Amino acid sequence: MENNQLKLENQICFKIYSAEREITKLYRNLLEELDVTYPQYLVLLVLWEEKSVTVKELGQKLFLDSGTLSPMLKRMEGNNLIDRRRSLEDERTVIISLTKKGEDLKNKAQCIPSKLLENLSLDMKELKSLNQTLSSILNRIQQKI
Amino acid sequence: MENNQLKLENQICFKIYSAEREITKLYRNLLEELDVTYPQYLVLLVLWEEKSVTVKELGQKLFLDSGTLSPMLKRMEGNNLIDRRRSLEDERTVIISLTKKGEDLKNKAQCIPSKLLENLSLDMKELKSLNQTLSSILNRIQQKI
DNA sequence: TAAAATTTAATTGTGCACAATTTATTTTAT
DNA sequence: ATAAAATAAATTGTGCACAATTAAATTTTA
Repeated sequence: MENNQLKLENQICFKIYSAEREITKLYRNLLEELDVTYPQYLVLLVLWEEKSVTVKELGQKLFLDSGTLSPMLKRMEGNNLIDRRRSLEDERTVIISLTKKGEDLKNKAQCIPSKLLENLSLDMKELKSLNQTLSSILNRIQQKI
Repeated sequence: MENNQLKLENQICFKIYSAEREITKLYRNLLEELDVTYPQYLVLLVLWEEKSVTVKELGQKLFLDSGTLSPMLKRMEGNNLIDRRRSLEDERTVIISLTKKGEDLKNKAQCIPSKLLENLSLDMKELKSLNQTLSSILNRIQQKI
């Protein structure tokens, strides 16, 4: 009896795993000029929208915990991209905000989304269906956890 | 002027990045019983198909380099899942094969693919389109590199 | 055939990612 | 008011992931 279920080529999740890493490599090239990693770029995306957020809020938006965020934010602070300060109302929470340098990086980043989509060269139909499918996967999984 | 391109919610790649990690978490639960990580499970999938492969071949199949594979394979050897030996014909190459324990793990793994798909609860149509889109993304990216 | 180039793994160093624990603070329940 | 519970972030420890370098073996080429 064949064992197709356990064949690598039939693993849909292996494709997601591989695609994620290949796409991150594409980002790496584009982000080199900004001198940030892809996860750091995600933090910047949030801050370009929100001005300031707590570590907890960042974690909720990016699905990352403090074990990942704390050292990463420390590195970003070291690179002068963000400021970190304790909230005055609640000394437990840490508020993250952009420095001038982090703020200014937004201009350089404007071209990144379109350049990346160009590299992927998906047509509109594929893009839409991929978007929908991933969203529904994420919704389903997150409900279970 | 709005800046929709840089909004987090519009980042298709963020969804792939998030989905990859959420799916890996689902695997983590299923793989706990086998006492292997997801990347180690991928190595096992290859070996259950092939009996023995070189580190280079593994890297080509999984899109991983020796910097990732060498220490991981050493851990798997330490857990008695695989054997590593230098090829006699070409002393540069290292041949990876399953131990009895690694071989036997295949039985326990039989249920994993179906359990995982159940967790994702995608319908056939979604699964097919996701599969196609990811394959074409992977093809396109890999041609560029 | 000996030197140069190539190939294969391993190593080194950096940066996530996450489970589990710890520390400090705030909230709640007595 | 205070002890217990809950919350937020940091820390610790393990395991990828990858760029860059190194070391050893093989192949190519002059």
